[in-house]
Amino acid sequence: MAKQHELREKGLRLTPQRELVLQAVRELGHATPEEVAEKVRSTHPGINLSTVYRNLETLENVGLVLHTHLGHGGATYHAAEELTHLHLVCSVCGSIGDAPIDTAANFVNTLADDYGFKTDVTHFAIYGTCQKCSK
Amino acid sequence: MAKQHELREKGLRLTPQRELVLQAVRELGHATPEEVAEKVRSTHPGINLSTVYRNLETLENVGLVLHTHLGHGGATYHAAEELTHLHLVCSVCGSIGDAPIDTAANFVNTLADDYGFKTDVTHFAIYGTCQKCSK
DNA sequence: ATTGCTTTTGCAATTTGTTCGCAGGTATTA
DNA sequence: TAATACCTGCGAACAAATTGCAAAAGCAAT
Repeated sequence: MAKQHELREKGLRLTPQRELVLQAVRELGHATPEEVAEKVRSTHPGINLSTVYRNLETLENVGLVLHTHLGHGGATYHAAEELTHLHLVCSVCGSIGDAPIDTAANFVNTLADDYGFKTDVTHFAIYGTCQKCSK
Repeated sequence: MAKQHELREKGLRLTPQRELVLQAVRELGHATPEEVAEKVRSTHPGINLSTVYRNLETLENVGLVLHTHLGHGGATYHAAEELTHLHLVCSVCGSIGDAPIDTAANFVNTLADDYGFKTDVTHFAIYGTCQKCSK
């Protein structure tokens, strides 16, 4: 059996737009739909914003990308395999820092043990003030 | 010296709309701007949605109310004195549970010690699956 | 009370972010 | 290569939040 493309393995059609959206998400790290569209358009100007939205949704449904809320407004998208860190969003300068997911391990365990709540710790931002801004 | 109204103490003018917005936030616990407007309109139909938005912003600037992000879309507002708990938002049923703020104390300390990041733990929701939905 | 200055409000229009309907185009399977 | 889903582009529709402006109202000093 021939090697399947990752999109086809998930039961999706292999369209240029879809591959470009996935590639853009992977290259950008964190990105809003708007940013993804802009990235894709830098090489393929014709792509429509709705197509980006639809593909992000589709790719999320099959588990290749995920979204996170970093505060106001829109979600930001990540490649699923890269979402291995917390987001430390600074309320002053808006910077987005990273911390290993293990930093929250005890917190997550406590919520599970005490409240039966299974925390998806990557889905929300950690809000606060970064080192630079708290001086 | 006569007792000042709490709004005047903050240097704000005392308008009926402003008092009503603050009162609504206090009575509702968590509320979106839309919900605040609805509450206020139940007794004072004329109030405009922009007025609610502007007053929420003003009241937040002087520290009487705060907002929290519970996921998609809009912020939800709280009276400043009531924001003493974490919000456990269930991704399945949408319910909003509470947990004492101390639950996150170790987590917050770790972020401060290791990253110099001062976490505002009430500003973001804790996303996951509640006990009921994870069965 | 009245005056005058400043803030606040209501309203309508605008901006921004996201979704939808539909007609034409394209990937896939047989 | 023909049939048939599925996908895309496009514009319209939507929703949420913001803004400009003129009228109204709060406040301090007369």
